[in-house]
Amino acid sequence: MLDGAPRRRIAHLDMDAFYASVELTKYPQLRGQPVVIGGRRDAVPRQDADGTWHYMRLRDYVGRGVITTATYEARALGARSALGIMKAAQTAPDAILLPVDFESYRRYSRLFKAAVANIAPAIEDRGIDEIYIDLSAHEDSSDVLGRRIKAAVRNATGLSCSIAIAPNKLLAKIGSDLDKPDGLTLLSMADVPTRIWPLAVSKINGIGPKATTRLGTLGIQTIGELAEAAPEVLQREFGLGYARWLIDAAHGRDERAIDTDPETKSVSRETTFERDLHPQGDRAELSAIFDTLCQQVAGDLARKGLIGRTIGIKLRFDDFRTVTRDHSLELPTADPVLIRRAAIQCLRRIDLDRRLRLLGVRVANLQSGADRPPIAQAALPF
DNA sequence: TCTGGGGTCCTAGGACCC
DNA sequence: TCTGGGGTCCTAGGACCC
Repeated sequence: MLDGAPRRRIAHLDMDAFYASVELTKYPQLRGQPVVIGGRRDAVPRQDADGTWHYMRLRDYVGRGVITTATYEARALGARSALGIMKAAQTAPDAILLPVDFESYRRYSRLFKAAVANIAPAIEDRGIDEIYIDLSAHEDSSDVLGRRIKAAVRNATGLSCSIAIAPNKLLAKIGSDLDKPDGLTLLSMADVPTRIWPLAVSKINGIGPKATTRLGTLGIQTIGELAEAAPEVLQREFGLGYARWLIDAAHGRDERAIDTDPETKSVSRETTFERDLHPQGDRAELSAIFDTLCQQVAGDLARKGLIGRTIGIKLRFDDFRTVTRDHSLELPTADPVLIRRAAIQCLRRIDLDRRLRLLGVRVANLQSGADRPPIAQAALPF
């Protein structure tokens, strides 16, 4: 190809305040109000005989739980994702609290993805509320395609989304956040200095809180400052590989392809207890939770047609220290009894000297259940 | 009464094999 | 007996993302 690689057009589509927006389709009377999604499952609104709705307010909530999503009205009051609900109640006591309803979100997720796939089938799933779309093979202008996709999503779900179309995933991801909600942003490499460089480094997908702090100590706050940083300084701080990636990202360079069919690497279940549990004093309760987690993971594997060889557990102590142990079996399994047996072996290798707040069970090293040789054959001694 | 649940990827050391 | 690398697998922890 004399012209080199064909120019790519990658879209990133992000549903606007997804969980909250789905909840508002269930409770349209709450439109325009500060609404927060999260917490335990028991905050379900109830309706009086005379038709009046009653909702839980943030100030009424007691116990553990964080905000998963909030409407833009609630965000304006300081209710942001991952914030503890009782903490958020200090600045937004009257905001309405709704419990998460994943079944509904999954249904809407399937609807919007199917609507996009009708127009552009090369989709990479990035979770329940966002996707990348490869538009390189399409003829229409990015503006026309973007509008068409947004209209299709609205038609199928009644919900709005924000889209950016750019030469690669990195820029598309940054771009979809530039004009939220209901945005359509078009970016080219020529836009990088004007539209990307003024942004904080944390806007780059892959630069989290730790890296942001470390860059800050080097005097680097914006993506533009990162682009101008001395490579030796970055390499000394972060190592060669990460430094190279940082520099490429700051210049908007990213060659990653759309992955339309990523394989599952691990399946896990975990739960944070309502109160911290004592390894001995609450033994029966812990044991029951442990069994349930093993059964849930086994059920998830069976549903996905997967079996796995490496069984792992995760514990979090009351001081938030987290430890993991894992153990690889001879043969992959999805059997809850075998998973539990291996998980118990892992558990025995941990000093249980504090109260626990979380327990988790994980299966990795996965393969398709159909690939497994018949038991009798696998058990042969030669 | 801080801090959910489901994931992916990377690093690093040790075992083990050639 | 000392001294090698290279490759792969296993395990533990941590950063990061939605």
